Amino acid sequence: MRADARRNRERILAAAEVVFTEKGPSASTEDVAATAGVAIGTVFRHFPTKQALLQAIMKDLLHRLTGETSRLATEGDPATALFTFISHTVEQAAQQRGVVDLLAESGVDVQVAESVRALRHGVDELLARSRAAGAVREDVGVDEVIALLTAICQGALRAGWGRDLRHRTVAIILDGLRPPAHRLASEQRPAAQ
Amino acid sequence: MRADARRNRERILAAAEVVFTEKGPSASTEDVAATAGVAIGTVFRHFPTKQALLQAIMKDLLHRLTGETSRLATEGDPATALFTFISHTVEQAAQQRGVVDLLAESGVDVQVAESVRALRHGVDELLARSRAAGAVREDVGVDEVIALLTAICQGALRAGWGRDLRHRTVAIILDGLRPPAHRLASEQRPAAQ
Amino acid sequence: MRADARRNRERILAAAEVVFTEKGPSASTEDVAATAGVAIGTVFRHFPTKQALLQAIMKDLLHRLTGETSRLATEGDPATALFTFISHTVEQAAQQRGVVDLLAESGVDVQVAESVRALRHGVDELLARSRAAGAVREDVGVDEVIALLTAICQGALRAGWGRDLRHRTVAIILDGLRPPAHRLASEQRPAAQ
Amino acid sequence: MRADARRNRERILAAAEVVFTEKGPSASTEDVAATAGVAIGTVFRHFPTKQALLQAIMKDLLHRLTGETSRLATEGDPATALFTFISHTVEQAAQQRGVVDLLAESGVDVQVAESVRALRHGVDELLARSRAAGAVREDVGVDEVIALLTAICQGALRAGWGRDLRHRTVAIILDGLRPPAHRLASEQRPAAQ
DNA sequence: AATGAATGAGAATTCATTCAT
DNA sequence: AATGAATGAATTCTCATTCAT
Repeated sequence: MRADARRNRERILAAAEVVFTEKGPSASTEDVAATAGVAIGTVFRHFPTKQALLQAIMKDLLHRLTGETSRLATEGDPATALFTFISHTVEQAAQQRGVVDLLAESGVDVQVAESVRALRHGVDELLARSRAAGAVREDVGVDEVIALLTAICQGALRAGWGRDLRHRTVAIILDGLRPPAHRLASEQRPAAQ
Repeated sequence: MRADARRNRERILAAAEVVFTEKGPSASTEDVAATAGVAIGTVFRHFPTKQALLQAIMKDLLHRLTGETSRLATEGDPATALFTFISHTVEQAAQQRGVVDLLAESGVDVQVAESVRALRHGVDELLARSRAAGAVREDVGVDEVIALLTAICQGALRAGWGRDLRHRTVAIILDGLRPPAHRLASEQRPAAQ
Repeated sequence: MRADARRNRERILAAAEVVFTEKGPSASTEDVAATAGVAIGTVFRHFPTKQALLQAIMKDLLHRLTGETSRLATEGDPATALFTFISHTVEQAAQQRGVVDLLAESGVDVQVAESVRALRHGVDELLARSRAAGAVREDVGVDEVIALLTAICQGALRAGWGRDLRHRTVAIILDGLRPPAHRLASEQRPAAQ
Repeated sequence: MRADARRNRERILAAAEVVFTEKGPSASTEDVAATAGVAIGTVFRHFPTKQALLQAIMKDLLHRLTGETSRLATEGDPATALFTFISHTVEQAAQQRGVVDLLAESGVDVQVAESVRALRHGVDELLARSRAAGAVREDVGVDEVIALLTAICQGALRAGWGRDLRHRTVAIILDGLRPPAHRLASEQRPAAQ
């Protein structure tokens, strides 16, 4: 691929994230093209279908998240790595409405399945370490963690939760994951508004 | 309003719930009309805009939920009423894809604000009672509860969580709401699959 | 169907015949709409697909032709009915470029198959009578007749044969269909230009 | 022109014949390029327009046919040369859908006029010889012959006539060209299926 | 009030053609 | 000369909404 082509591909992906974040997944491809400063044909040359474009964004996102799980797994404190990951992700999501929309919306077909698997694997590792460190209940599985994470990200975005609400909501969930002995006392929780 | 007009209004609302539940919020108004067995013009006579139709469904849903909070507030065990409400709602949501989609999708503008307020009030009451009974932490507010409820409903629908995953996810949240002394031991939680 | 709807349907069909006749089957649906004096949506309401529109025209044409076979079978001279039919059809075709284009072009699928069968039946009847009258060779079948007819119509249209050429070409074919005893002498044939 | 340029020109022409034969004249130029194994720009460097490419193919075809007329004129039996030519051409056409499509489709404008003239000349020669040998009626002209040939080729292709139907159809036409004394008896004609 | 036909502004996608590399 | 990326007009089809019957 030529240099200019790759550059355009990046610009389109970036534009798509912005546009879909602002207007939801039903924003038009035309809009993405305009934002990227390219002609509509260029978008379709790089992503032959709107679906393909959406999936590309998803893959990107999933890849970035998976990257963070690896980083935390090696560098972070095992006891808190999972909690950090969840908190970070929710915060980031707050800036990425459309992307997460897609995560749910569009048929998460074979194309992205692999990326999803990769992320699941990364989260599972964090979970295992936290469990080993006694920071997470024994009876909690990856599926619940990912389910909660997804749900909270969606909620944060769609309903446009503010920072405070986000923090308090996440706090409740993190506490729900902890074994009784590790639960936070009231004064350690984010204060209600 | 004539009797047959009122009857049509009901049929349209019912049809809309079915159609949007099955096909998501981008299902066409024509589809709703066909399901309701009326002509497209009739739908627009009752609901001047697709948005208006969506909002009407939301109001309906919110109204029903608010009704359940009242019922539980008077009849239920104060200690468990809130938890019952959350569990029930999530289960119901699993059968109502489109409706909850809308809850998020369409800007929850002025039109439904009042219904939302009513629900919030109902939930607040349940929360107060649960708190008074010592079943919920002191530092948990209505906003978090509603936020979590919404997020979980969305997640359950969009991602199509199965019954088990739903239960385990809800269990984590409920535990996060409990004061340390009331937390459930592992064996009281739904078992992982 | 309402009166105005039926009127529009007719106008669209008529416009489509004109447009496709002039510009070939790749003329745009938009063009048909403009010629018919309706909005594009109206065309698609009546014919949900471009294919459907093309097929509707074909059916119309086939139906008209079948009608002529019936008329000739009852009213015409058995000895010449088939020849009259062929000559007439070719002449008409000369005014109907696009229509015949379609006859070939677009997948003659199930939709039109029945109409084709009807025409085949009508032609078969004419052929049987001519054969019985000794005006057509015993070894000629319907398939050849229809094949020749189609081919000549196409040729006449596409290549824009003039009247004379059309007549002389048809004359050769008709002679090919005759038993030796009935062949026309030179002076009975259309003169070369 | 460079050697590799000439080689590319040939490859493009060959690819175009294949592609248009398989997918009809509306096949994309990209498709031709891909089949030829060159970039799209190269196609347009050699043929500045899709039309130009189509015309080039036509010229090629016409040239080959003209070649066959010459061969038959010198080598063949004068009495049957024309008939052989017609039969051969129809058979070949059956393998060349797209090409003949084009023959009709694209306005046979000035560009190819010369090639057409050449073919006409060749056919005329065959016709003259057959006439001289008494194998073709005196009142048949080149135009009719070419008209019939074109029509049958088109028909054979578009409608996808099978071998049998092709033969019987051609037989009728050839008989129509013969003077009465030379007509074939039933048993000499291809049998109906 | 109900009907359902008409409208027309998009939306996704294709493709001939141009042009920078 | 070749490459292949970019362009953008055109095309088919959808759907919310209006309006004549």
